[in-house]
Amino acid sequence: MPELPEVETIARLIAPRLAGRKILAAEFRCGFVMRADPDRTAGMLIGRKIARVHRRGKFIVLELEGGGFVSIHLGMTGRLFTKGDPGPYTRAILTLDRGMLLFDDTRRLGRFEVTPELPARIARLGPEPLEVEFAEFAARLAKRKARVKAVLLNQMFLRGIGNIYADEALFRAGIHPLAIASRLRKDRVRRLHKAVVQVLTEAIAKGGSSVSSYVDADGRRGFFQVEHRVYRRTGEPCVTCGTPIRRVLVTQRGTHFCPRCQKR
DNA sequence: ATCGGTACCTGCACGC
DNA sequence: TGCGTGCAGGTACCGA
Repeated sequence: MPELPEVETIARLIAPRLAGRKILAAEFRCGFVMRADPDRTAGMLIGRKIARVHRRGKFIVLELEGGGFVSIHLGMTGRLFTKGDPGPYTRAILTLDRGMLLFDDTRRLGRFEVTPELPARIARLGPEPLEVEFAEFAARLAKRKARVKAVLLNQMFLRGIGNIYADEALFRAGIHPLAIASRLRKDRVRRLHKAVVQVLTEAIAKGGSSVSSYVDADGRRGFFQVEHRVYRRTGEPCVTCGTPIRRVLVTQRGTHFCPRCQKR
């Protein structure tokens, strides 16, 4: 479900509620979401204090005082709550000295991991899209021979962009999703960089999008969906030129674009 | 090293 | 009503 803006929204909301709290109990209900041994994992958590909470790409990372990390990935359908009751899709429950953390995930594509060090696959992610300088953005893009849509989705290129914001950024930049990344001219690369920053910044300001199931830790919904210009608008008129929005597959992901406004 | 296809999951909307 | 199909914001892994 969530991309950078949604994860950021959730992280900002739960961080002050979790920072400084001590973990009293940990319960896990799904071996797929948490692959390690549940008892051993609980043992790594109980009695520990959460030092701080931050987002890294689409991961939410809880740093434990004295070392250790809880890395949470929401997959497509993961949700975090700081209050409420466990339900049929609850996969992890942390009981704190004040409050709780509840992790729900219907499709079980999410992950809840506890490790002594920050996992390599998180440490290895590409730069944050809102922090990367244009020069680095351009240099990284120039090395990629894949389609630009696929590159935007690659977390080793930039961390945090997903299917919605990739489509929306490409539309705003006027770039065809099937264009080869390394062949984009400099002015178009500049437009793409600007569009990525813009679309993510706007979405964060609005509290993340809401396609179907996104609910933040307070159960509120984001409202960015009303602003989607191409995503899931197949057949509807382009907001700029009226041409019907088209849908194609890029690396098996639905990809929406205006065939007139977005050139290769 | 990089790229594209596939696997991993469940639920929902849709047409028949 | 029930069933089959296609779709869904995720990453990991494999062979080319």
